[in-house]
Amino acid sequence: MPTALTSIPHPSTPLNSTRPRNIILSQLPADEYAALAKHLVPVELPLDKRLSEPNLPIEFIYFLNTGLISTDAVTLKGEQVEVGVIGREGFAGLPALLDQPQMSHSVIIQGSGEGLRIRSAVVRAEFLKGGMLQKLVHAFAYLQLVQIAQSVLCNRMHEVEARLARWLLTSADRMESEFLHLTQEFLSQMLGVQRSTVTVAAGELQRDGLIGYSRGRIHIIDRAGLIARACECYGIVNAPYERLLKRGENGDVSYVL
Amino acid sequence: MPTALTSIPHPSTPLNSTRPRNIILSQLPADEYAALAKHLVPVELPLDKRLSEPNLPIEFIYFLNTGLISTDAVTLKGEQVEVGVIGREGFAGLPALLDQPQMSHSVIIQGSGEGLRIRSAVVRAEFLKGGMLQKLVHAFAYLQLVQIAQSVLCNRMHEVEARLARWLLTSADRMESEFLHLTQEFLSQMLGVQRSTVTVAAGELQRDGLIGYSRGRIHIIDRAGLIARACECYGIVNAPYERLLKRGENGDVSYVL
DNA sequence: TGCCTTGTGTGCTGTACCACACAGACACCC
DNA sequence: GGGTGTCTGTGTGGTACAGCACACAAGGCA
Repeated sequence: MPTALTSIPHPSTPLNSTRPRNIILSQLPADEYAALAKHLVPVELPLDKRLSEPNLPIEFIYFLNTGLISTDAVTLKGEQVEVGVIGREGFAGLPALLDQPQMSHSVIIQGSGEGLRIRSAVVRAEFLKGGMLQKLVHAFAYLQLVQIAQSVLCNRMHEVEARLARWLLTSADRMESEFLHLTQEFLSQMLGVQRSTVTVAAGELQRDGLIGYSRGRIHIIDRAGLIARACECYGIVNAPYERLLKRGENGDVSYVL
Repeated sequence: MPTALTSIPHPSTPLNSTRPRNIILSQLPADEYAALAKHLVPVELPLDKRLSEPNLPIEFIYFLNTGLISTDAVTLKGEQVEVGVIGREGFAGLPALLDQPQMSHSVIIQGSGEGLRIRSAVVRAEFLKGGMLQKLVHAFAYLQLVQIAQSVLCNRMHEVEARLARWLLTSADRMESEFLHLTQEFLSQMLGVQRSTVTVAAGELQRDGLIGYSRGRIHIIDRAGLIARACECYGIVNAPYERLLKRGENGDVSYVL
């Protein structure tokens, strides 16, 4: 039961060379895309780059072409837990479209890649016109909502090993790659546990041949086995992603609305 | 630091007798309200009434006038944790407006009251027109997002007593009442802990004179003291509520957009 | 009046995880 | 080569809960 997005190598050039790989941007009708295109600025998104800080205004929206974004809830004390991941099916800066300038979130690049930056006001204006962009944003927002809500339960009920397996699978799905760059230190922040606890849990998964890792490079070896070790939250969240994101005959992925 | 919505007794009749107490409905311009009004059906919302079941289509949207809605994430195993509460600032059925028929959530009445039921397709059609309703829904969605995301962190990092205090305060805020009807059994499901763990935590809060309770009737006695015992998640989530929901000169509450 | 359901108090053992400490292993740089 | 920083493995003790059992008390209903 691999996901619709899995194990597909990044094409060196987009199938439609005039459009970004970002699924939302690629799916806009010509007129809507044109309204945004002149404001889109290509940006490199290196590992650990911070796209927005907690409680600061969201000036830009970032559409991902490749890579992975992590959004984390934080407290003043420095406590931090990942609440969701975003790949090329979406963008960073959703609160800005809801006319809310800020959020107590830290948004950070968890998998290096590249994307397109644009002033949030520009996207917001287009979003409010109610065309395809609005539909796509709503679908993406729904996916975020499902993901975050399930994480509430997961963080309460499920143990570290199952949560670790779940996040590895989810990150790989959104990255569309079985190779991730995540140190145990980073994973411990994602999961909200001690680093040494990650060592133990990851060690178990490695010992059983499900993953390989070394100094921050993680490789998913046995996806089916990993799914078996993950909590059911993986399947619950994955189902709407599979339902909404389909790979077409030309091989590219698009939202099914 | 009580909230803007606290300690105001329910008026026996709405200030504007032609409009429901629900904040979204009350704030719509006449034409938008008229489009919905003929489809609104008054409903009693008794304790424990289920408004929607996990993974079933969302047929109706429920606008609250009084009372409290609890949304809970669930798993197939029967694990359950509350992810958010909704009062008269909002409604149950947000995913339906995002064109997504279902969600793995259980939506249940946590404080008895009454409201207005309406076919979700009707609201959706009006929502997509992009008027005031859309603005209000977006603001409400943002509040939900903040609440849920913070709960991800809270469930991971904070201990039971602090979480209990937080939920009691939040529920009271949304209910606009210092009296709640919540058994320890119910609280244990909200918090995702053992019932006996709630007994201990609630006992501490009662012993210190912050709350009183007896057989399901909870009374917040010392709100400031309770805030001090709650984790900072209460303040983090409460801040946007206070920013967005203001009490006007006529005494009623409205969104500030 | 007694029964029965619902709500609450308490004690016990088990364990997943924290907090901290430290040591080994690998990678990059001079 | 040696030095230094980063990443990972492991141990020790402590704690907040889980999980279970049971006793009791308050109110609804016969």
